[in-house]
This record gives sequence, structure tokens and C-alpha cells, in this order.
Amino acid sequence: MDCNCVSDLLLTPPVPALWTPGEASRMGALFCGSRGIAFPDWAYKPESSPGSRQIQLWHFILELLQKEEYQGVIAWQGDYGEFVIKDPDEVARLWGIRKCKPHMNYDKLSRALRYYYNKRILHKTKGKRFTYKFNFSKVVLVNYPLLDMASSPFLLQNHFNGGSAAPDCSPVTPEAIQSLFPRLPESGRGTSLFDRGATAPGPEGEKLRLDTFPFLSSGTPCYSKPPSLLGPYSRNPPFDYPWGFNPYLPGAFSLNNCPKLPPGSLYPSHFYPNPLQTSLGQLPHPFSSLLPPGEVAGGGERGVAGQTGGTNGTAGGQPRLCLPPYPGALTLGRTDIGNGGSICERERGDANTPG
DNA sequence: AACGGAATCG
DNA sequence: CGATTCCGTT
Repeated sequence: MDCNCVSDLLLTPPVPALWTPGEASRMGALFCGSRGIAFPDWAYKPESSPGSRQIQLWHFILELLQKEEYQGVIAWQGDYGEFVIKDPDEVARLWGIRKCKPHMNYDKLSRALRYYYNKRILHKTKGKRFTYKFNFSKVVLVNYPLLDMASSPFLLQNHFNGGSAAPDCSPVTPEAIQSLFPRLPESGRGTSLFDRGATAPGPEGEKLRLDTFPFLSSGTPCYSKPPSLLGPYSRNPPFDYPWGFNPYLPGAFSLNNCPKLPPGSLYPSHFYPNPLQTSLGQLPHPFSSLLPPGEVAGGGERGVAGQTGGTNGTAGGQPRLCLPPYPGALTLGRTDIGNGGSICERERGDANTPG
């Protein structure tokens, strides 16, 4: 096998993506549309799933973003989901290493990133060099289908299935969204989540403030909107979000300093430290078996106090995985994003391989 | 730098 | 399908 990184071997088992109506209801999920479940088509693809051993670029980017040591190379900056490639050559190099493409460079990398525009996974922040933005409504769905389906009132009542074949799905309501994000400004400092009919009242009567919710900005068929390209407030202190929590902020979920529960945040407390893990553990049948041994249910708030040893386990035996809100991060603990000793098959027409 | 077409690959 | 490669254009 080429380019075996530790990370590729530690991936979580893929979560079943298709449910029968019976299964769906047992999971507390809404059986939506003819296909059965509320994810975009590409989310079904094994290559896109967290369990896939073939890492995808957007996943790799998240991986880099999640690690502190790469903050000089690539980092979250600006609006929610927005990141800046500070060292394009280095990011390209790392990507090249991972994919065993010695000739990778930013020019090619950026071409690959552009591929995601159509998929609505990424879009370009115009006017800012090397700055892109994730559409988290896509990313989160791919990585936390269970969380989304079984636990989120917002996603329970709604769907991302393209809108065409789901007459039984209700549209995204402001209330549903607000209920998911308790710390979002209600209408306090003049900022409400919604412009009530003020600007351009759509058929729904109110318009989501996409600048506040950039990760809902595209790919949400119930709210068909083009990606919002310019966020009105470019914030100077990075990570200063209305709800005061960046899920990807190292320290919130970082592997290196385990669990610090954000005061109130994206997910209900019983989802910490790892929403997927916990939700899996609570589930009866096949799903709980997806967890590694010893990680099943019970504590609920495990990881908060339940440290095995040391600060994080880097010292002791098993490194304690504190997971950022996507299971792919399981791969992160001590892996080698840019490891020197990658086992790339000699690539055709390869360049740098010595010997 | 950023974009998109086109051919190609695994 | 998800890139990679090459390239011409803005």
C-alpha cells in the first residue's frame, strides 16, 4: 500500500449512511425523502466518509488546521470557517507528501481546492489572498451523521438531500437554528440572526443572516442561497465568534490539552468530549460496537475528569483522544502529517526520491 | 493570484 | 469521483 500513514490506519469505522425507515425511527431520525436519509449525495460515498482510508483534501486541510504546530502554515482566521494558507508552498508540500505527489505545488493544490467550489464544500474569500472558507453545513454532516440526525433538533426537522425528493421535510426555521446555538445573540446588541423582512423578504418571510451563519450559507437546499462571499465584519481578534466558541480552536478540543468544555456551545453538554463517540455509545445496536473497546457509553462526560494519566496521555500509555468535532481527527493524535518517513511507493517519474 | 476548460488517472 | 496535470485567460 502506498503512503501508509498511521492516521490512515486509525480511522474510525464508517457509520452506516443509509437507514431503512424502521432503523431511522429507532434512531430518532427523520426518514426523509425517498432515499431515506438527509445527507447530500456525496456524503454517501465511502471516499468521503471519515472511515475512508483515502484522505481527501478538505479533510487534510481540517487536519492541518486542527494542529497547533501548523498554525504558522495554515490557520483559522476571519469569519467562521474561514482559513488562511500562510505558507502555500508548505501546505502544498505536506499535501504532496501525504498523497505521494512529489511535484505538488500551490498552483496545483489551488486547482484541487477549486474543485470544491462546485461541491460547495469550500469557497474563496474574494480579495483575500490564500483565504478560503469552509461550508460547515457540508463538512459537519459528513462527519457527524449520527449527531446531526439523532441529536439535533435543527437537522432532525430538516434535511440536506437536495430538496427535490423530500416533500416530507420541513424548511429550516429560525427557531430550530436558534435552539441549536444557545449562545447566539438573540437580538441583543442590534444583531439578530434574522433580518425580519427588512431587506428582501423571501418566500419564507425572513432571511437568515448568512454572515452570522456562514456555515449555513450554501448547500442548504431548504435555504437555497449562493455562498455569501463577503462577511461584513472582518474580525480582528481571530476566533471571536458570536457564540464564543470555535470548535476547531486548539484548546477546545485539542488532542494536546484535552478537555476544556466551552462554557456553552455548539452541542449540548452530553456530547462532550466527543459528540460522535457519546452518541454512538448511547445507541443500542450496531452503532455502539463501532466504538473502540472501553469507549462505550457509561460516563457520558468522560474525558472531563476521567483522565487516565498525565496531562493528556502523551506521557502515559494510551494517548487519550480528545476529539475535535469530526472523527477524522481520530487520526490526529500523533500522526505524521508531514512525516519525513512516509512510505510512498516510488512514483512514476518521481523526483525527490533518493536512492 | 485566481479562475476554469480539458485531458487524464486510479 | 476526486483529484492531478497542463494551460490559456483575467
